[in-house]
Amino acid sequence: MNLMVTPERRTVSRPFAEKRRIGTAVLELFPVGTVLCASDPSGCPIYLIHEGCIVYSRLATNGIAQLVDVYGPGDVFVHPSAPSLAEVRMECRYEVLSLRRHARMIHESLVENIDRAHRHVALLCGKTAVQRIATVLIDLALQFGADPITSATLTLPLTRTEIGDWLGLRGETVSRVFSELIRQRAISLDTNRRLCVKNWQTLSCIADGVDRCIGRAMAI
Amino acid sequence: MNLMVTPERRTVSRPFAEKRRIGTAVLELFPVGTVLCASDPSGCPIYLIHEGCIVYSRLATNGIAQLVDVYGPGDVFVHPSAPSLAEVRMECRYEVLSLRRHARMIHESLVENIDRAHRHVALLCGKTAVQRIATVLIDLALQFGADPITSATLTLPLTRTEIGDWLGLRGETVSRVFSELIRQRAISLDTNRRLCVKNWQTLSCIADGVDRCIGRAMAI
DNA sequence: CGGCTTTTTGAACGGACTCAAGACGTGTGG
DNA sequence: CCACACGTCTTGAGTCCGTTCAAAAAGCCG
Repeated sequence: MNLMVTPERRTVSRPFAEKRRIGTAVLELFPVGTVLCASDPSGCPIYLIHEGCIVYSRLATNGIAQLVDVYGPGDVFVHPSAPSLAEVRMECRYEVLSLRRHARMIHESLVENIDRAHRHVALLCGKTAVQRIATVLIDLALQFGADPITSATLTLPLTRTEIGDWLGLRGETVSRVFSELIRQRAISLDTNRRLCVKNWQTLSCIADGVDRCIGRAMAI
Repeated sequence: MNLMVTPERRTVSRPFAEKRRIGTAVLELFPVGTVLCASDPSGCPIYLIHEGCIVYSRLATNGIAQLVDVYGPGDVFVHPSAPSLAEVRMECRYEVLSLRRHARMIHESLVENIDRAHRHVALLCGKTAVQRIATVLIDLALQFGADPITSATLTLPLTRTEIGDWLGLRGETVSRVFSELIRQRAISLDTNRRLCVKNWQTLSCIADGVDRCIGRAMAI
């Protein structure tokens, strides 16, 4: 469920930060594998993510990492000063927001982030393993789907164990549920990391806990 | 696990809001039982709680309420526009913060609230029933303890079922764990709602998942 | 290919749930 | 003051979902 943090995982901090200018905003780039550490305690940096994926884990006092959120395009990620770990899983194009100039937008984003965390709490409190996984697969597909229209296929930014960690499950359970979802033709796996949503309605019904999905299953 | 919302529970909105002026800040008062509804969508009100207790529940699309957080003295509570329910459980003296004038403080509070939610996610993902309950009892005692120094005794603002809802457990389980904690002399119950922490160390060890607490148990 | 991690699948176990009955507390009316 | 009703709380017995442990298969990269 939880992963011990090996020493070398927490060393790097912004190895490369290639800058480029697009429009008026200054966009910077984090390559895959970058690990952001909580730096100076006073000013928590605020990133508006344009592209890519950041996986955020909290570090408990006992040194155990708990994966708590996955940020994608459009999300605002505030790296708190609390002991934590933010890993770039997909090449990440971002913009650093200034608290003064973007006050209103940052505020609204933070309120949204709180609600997002509360939705996740509700997920953990009220749903079974199958429902949890179906739910996050829908979310991930909408966030990271290759085709912006269908959102059908996506590259999972997490291993099975990490998905389990995020959802309060074990990797084995995630694997079992994936197999079950494939059996029900809700999804399919291209490779282990390439996932394709085959039937949104089925997946959605499973996510909502509807046992018997009304209406016929769509062919392919 | 979840409670259906009966129609009459969501009607009232700020029945009385007695104002009084203390220092420079305008303090208002919510009596016990007040139910705050998400009002106008644009401006989510921001409350700095000086005294009392607000229990915040999210409403899922299926009409099921999920208790997600308990706010107490010193907390900043932003009532989002998302469908939700905020109930005043202990007479609540509060201050409405202006986004302009308290920008910096509000920002820091929101970041803290996100971390608080993430800690709760970690709790749900990584702890057993006993650990979860021991953890929140410590938190509640520190937040709502009658004596600000010892924090030993407190009035629980939640029923067993609600604590269970908050922690992803059933009321029966909460009750069983309470009995077990009493058996271990970690806590005691004066009445069903009046709880007393008898041994902080024991409770803390249980919360952290330490099986065998080092050191002798303190007498009473 | 060889060594590594990740993933899959199975079988047995256990913690929390479910259902049910009874005890306790509290408020109400006689 | 007691009797009663009602909601909350406690406790028990059986069940089930997700875990644990283990082994093998599949990917991945030098």
